[in-house]
Amino acid sequence: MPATQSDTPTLSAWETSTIDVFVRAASLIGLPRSIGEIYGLLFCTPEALSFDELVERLQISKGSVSQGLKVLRQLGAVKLHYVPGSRRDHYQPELSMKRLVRGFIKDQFEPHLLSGSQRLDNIEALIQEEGDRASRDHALSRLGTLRSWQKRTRKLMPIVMAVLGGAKFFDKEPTDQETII
Amino acid sequence: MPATQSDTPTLSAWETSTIDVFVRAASLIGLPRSIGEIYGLLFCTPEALSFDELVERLQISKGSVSQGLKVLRQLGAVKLHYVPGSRRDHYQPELSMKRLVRGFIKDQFEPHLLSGSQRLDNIEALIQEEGDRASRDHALSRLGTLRSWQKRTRKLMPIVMAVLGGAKFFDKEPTDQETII
DNA sequence: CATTTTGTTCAAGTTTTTTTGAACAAAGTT
DNA sequence: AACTTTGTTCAAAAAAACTTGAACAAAATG
Repeated sequence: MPATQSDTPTLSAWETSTIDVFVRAASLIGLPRSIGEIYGLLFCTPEALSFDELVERLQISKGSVSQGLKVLRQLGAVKLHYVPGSRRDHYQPELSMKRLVRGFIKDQFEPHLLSGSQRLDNIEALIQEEGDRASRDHALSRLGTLRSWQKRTRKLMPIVMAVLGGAKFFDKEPTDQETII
Repeated sequence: MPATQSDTPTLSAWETSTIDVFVRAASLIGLPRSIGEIYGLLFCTPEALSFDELVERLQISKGSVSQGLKVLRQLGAVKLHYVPGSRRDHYQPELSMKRLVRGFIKDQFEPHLLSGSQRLDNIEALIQEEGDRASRDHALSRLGTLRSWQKRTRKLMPIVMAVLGGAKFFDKEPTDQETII
């Protein structure tokens, strides 16, 4: 069989524009263009799409699609959809804003907050090395500011989730020295 | 006068660590390292700092400091502080989390939301070019999803600001109610 | 078990972003 | 007016992030 030479992958006009919206959104939250494209095309398409269909329709490399889907899976932004009679994985977009936001927060935000806590404890120790009293006092005051910001950020998360649909986030007391990772 | 040859700009240990926290935070919200460094040093220092002091203590170029301060001013993250007897501009950090967040949202977030609205209207028009009924219906349904996401995002902003402003929504138990706001 | 299908990995190439520093402008001094 | 101080601009260099594609692995098929 001669391979079909030039199958225009033709995304329709509205699909192109919609994908563009997701490319921008991705960039806004620090994700690469290819991830916006992949999620965008899944978002536009009624049926679940396979790996190959993403490569072909978006005209991007297998490597990009593979890595992009990996991140999207990790974020919970795409779901595997079993298609009978096909060995390929098929993907569908997560359409719940709440779940999308939760995935993003848990994956990209929470880790920074947690590691942040340890860093601040560390800084507190370093401040003790400061020579004079006035310096230490000022430094401790700023550290207090930092801790209050962190606390308020933590407080915000559950409220955000609640507004988006009603879920809880940081139920526990997070400030422990021996907190695991 | 012979110029002092090698004045170690020596940031103290706690300053270095604190600046590191801001460099990470900057990167998290998509701002370059140098901006994190500048804000971080201002945050650490009791007195207002001049342009030159930032260049010298951080050991980064004048260009970076100039551009960094420009962005920070635009975000409302630093304030000019008049120092009598000096021609130089002196800078102090904005320490109110609420104002910092508001500056960021207004400058980096809202514009995208607004241009987003126009884009969605545009997409609606493009959808009319779709050939068959079923395609149009599906596309319109997805457009509806997009609009609902946008609406909820808008709704969220004032709530975030209210929480950061000190308004106490739920002081004790976090988020269990169905009656938010 | 050899082959094909499906998808991942990663080094190298490409693109984008950030930083630098020299030239320039604006305003203050002498 | 000439000179100094202060800070901005922008083209080029450097660094970082992203994408590609070929080699590879894993599993299904014949």
